[in-house]
Amino acid sequence: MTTIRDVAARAGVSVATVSRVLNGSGYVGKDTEIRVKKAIQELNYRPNTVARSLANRKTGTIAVILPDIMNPFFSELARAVEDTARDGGFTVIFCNSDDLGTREQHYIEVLRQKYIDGIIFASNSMGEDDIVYMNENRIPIVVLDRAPGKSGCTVIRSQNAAGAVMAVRHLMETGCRKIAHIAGPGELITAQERLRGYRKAVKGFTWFDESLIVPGHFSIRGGERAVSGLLERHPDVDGIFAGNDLMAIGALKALQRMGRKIPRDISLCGFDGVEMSEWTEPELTTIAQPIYEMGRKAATHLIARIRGKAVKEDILELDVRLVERNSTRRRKN
Amino acid sequence: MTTIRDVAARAGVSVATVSRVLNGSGYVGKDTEIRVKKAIQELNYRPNTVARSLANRKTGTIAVILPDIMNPFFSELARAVEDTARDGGFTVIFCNSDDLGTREQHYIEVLRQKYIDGIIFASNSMGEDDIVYMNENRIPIVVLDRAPGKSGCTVIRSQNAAGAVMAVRHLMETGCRKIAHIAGPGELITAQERLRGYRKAVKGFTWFDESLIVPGHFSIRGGERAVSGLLERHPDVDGIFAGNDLMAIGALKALQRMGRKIPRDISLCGFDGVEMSEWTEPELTTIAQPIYEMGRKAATHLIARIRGKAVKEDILELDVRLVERNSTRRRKN
DNA sequence: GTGAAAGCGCTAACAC
DNA sequence: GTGTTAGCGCTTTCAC
Repeated sequence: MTTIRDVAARAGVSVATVSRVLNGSGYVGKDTEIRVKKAIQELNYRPNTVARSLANRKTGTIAVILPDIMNPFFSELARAVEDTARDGGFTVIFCNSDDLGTREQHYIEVLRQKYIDGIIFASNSMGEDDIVYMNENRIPIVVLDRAPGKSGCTVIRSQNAAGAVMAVRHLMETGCRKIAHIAGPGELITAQERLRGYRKAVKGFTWFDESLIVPGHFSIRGGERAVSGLLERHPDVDGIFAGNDLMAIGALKALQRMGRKIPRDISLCGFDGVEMSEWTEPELTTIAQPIYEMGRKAATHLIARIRGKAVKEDILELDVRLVERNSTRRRKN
Repeated sequence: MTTIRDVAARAGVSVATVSRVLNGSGYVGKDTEIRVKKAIQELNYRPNTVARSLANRKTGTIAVILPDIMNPFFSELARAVEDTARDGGFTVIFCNSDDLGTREQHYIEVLRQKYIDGIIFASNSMGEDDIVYMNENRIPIVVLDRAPGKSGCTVIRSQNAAGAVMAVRHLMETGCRKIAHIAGPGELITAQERLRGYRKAVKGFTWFDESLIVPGHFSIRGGERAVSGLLERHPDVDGIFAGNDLMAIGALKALQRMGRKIPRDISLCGFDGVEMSEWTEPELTTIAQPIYEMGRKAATHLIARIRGKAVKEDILELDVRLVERNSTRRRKN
């Protein structure tokens, strides 16, 4: 293991000088710089990041806490975060919380001890007090999908309610007369907002009934389960807006097994726009969030904060868009 | 930020003693231990992991280098690794290589500088020399899906060739008379082995022809593309063995769009057993690898090596199994 | 049993 | 411009 001292010796200078050329800080004579670089080259010297971190309290590492990397939404998000982090010279640690509070606490503690430079919270049960804790410890954070909070941190969200309205409107415009909603878990703000959008869009229609809202789990199984009960109560449902794509895919499967043709008998619209929504047959109409973009923005903002750039502690609300595919009927022109 | 010195002061002992109780190393009087613990408690002291790492050259961090976290095979693998690492008190960094050699080199260098404790290589273009390099730097590694190598490191693999044979046999047993293979990229050992298995299984059958082997890309698109050319050349194909599940799903989509009924007209068998293979309609028959298990084993072995346990530098070859679902016809009993 | 002190490898005042 | 040196916070000999 060659150290900065070895390089200094070989170049006939002090460690301070080597450190200077390494970091491009302070003044270094042109010729000495060359000597040092040569020595570095010859010794194939690589600075020890840990020592560096200890000295200047920066680890060049950020973390992303998410419910489950196997969920395609989060793997796309993670991918975006890593790509962006890499470009910025950062490395990323990932943590699967399964939305377990205890696990999140565990990670927060471990990451703090590791002098992590910043954290992206995409895990939903992350509480207000956690944010306060991070602030106290001066660890920059970016939070996804949270209510416009008071606490000082960037929040990245998308237009869940507006998207839900778009979904329902689209279903109506393509001929649906009775539209159900498979809702995500009530604790999650995204689920709440999408439900709110659904309610807003169906308000006033005589066919609407509370029992058209069925609870799901933001998972394939959740969508599958929701469907059977729904069709028993409302055999005449001809449109379903699922709270996310996984549930929509589950619903699609279940409906197909029950012999319903999609979209002939029932139209189906998801939410999220995960890549997988193109892989079903028929491909899924969905309200797409700019997932990769969200991850990129989250990482960019976090890094800006880490670098001490004055970032207004703001809410970034990204647009969603309707992606018309074949699980809903074509608009009549 | 409270340090070990603060704790020492408060407990009226030296930092060495505090360190001892922290690590449970050396002798510490029962009563002093209690005093120290009390001080730790009261100050809510948490040791600084970076300083610790510098002192003892262990970071408690491992890395996993994989092609793309968005690929469901790798996200399941990553999940397994993280779960296992967490249990062992480790934290995990993930790196998307896109199978780019330059990117892999970059990561290897960065990770080395970070004093990472060990690396799991699931990125396929990782070369023999990289392994040698890691050995030289005494960084324990575990490699996935590589040929039984000479170099000293654990290799985790599954029975690709045998699995391919199972796939083809299954297709034949369920009535297929002409079976094609959509192969993965030739550089990848897994693709090579599965192709070898296919060849072995179809050898001697008069219907076999080299043009029944079509190249794909281990991606959905790869499967989609492969199908059209194949059916032009061989309209009478009635069975397809795809080199992985993604390609099988792509093939399924393409076939369904072309109006072919699966499995009535054509049977389809994939490889990998990613969770997603249950999400299609019909659900995919596939040769399942124990993906989670592979990740778990990889992490377990790596950690054992890190801890200096004498691990025989061995090859772990895991079993695959046929998962019969509805993209192939039922066996006639 | 416990403490003093020398590192681990690097950065950043401060002095020259 | 360059060198000296005191940390960063912890571990670990080696004395006592």
